[in-house]
Amino acid sequence: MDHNWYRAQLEKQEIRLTEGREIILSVLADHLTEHPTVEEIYLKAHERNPSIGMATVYRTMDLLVNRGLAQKFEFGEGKARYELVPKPGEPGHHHHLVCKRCNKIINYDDFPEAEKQYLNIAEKGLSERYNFCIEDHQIQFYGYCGDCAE
Amino acid sequence: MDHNWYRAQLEKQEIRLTEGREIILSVLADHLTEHPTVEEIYLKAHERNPSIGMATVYRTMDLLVNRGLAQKFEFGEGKARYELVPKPGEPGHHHHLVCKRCNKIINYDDFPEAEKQYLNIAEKGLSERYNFCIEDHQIQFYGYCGDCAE
DNA sequence: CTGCGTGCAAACATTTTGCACGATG
DNA sequence: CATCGTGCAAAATGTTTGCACGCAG
Repeated sequence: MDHNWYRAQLEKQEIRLTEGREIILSVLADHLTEHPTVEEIYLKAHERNPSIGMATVYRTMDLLVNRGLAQKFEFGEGKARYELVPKPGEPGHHHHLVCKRCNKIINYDDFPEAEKQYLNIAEKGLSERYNFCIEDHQIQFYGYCGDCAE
Repeated sequence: MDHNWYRAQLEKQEIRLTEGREIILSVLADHLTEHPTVEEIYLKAHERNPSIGMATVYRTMDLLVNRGLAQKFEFGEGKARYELVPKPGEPGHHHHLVCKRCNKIINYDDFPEAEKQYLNIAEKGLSERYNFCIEDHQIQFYGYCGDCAE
């Protein structure tokens, strides 16, 4: 997938567009729904340009998260996973099902209406009640996948 | 709060009730809604009995999570937080609001009906569709608290 | 008395950081 | 050309593990 929208966002925010950032963005865009770890991103990026180091991946992912272009997930494996946020108007929003045994992660976007209904109520209510400016959310279900069921 | 119900669950599962485990359980019970980190649990436990080591806290928390007595959370701070699961029939179920700047964590349990409605639909649908045995879930909203709002 | 749990310290894994150099706008 | 970004290696942080000892059942 092409990552021009994300590049444009960075330019708009006056962030330098270096080769490392471009490559990392395109790696993420090519694996939009695979919530890769830093190491996985690093390996792919390093393949495309071996001069890219691990620290750049960490720094770039922080940047993308802070600028609202990516989301950080920690599913309890002891390492973070990342995903680009969907471009506005594009589908792609989803949540996660996590197997406690094999750590398989399944994306789902079923029940969008029921979900939207709850999230709208909650976001509105919470921001008023707790004086909180909500930017995003995560929903995870934990359990055992078919292969691991007890 | 007293932690007899949790002790009873461990006994029922034939887990040895050692002093360390008792102390850790009671620390958790006394801080039921404060999602302490391992270090915080360790400090309180160590206060009550200085012979308790860090490793015991890690091992005990793993045990409690695996036996379904505690839940593990990772809110993106790079360290895990834990909470005892509410005793059946008791209130206490809640979700979290996380400030991206100061890491303040607010518990909420507003909108229980809307939430229950969505969760029921989702759990049923997901377990059928993905052949997944769901044990628990987490919902988090991320943003900026009143003090940190941009 | 037997096996499980524990403390301790070492090992491990992930993430962060300081610094000198290089690239971007 | 001034600033910001980068690679590298070292450090910091959080978590896991091996081992010998000791307690629970």
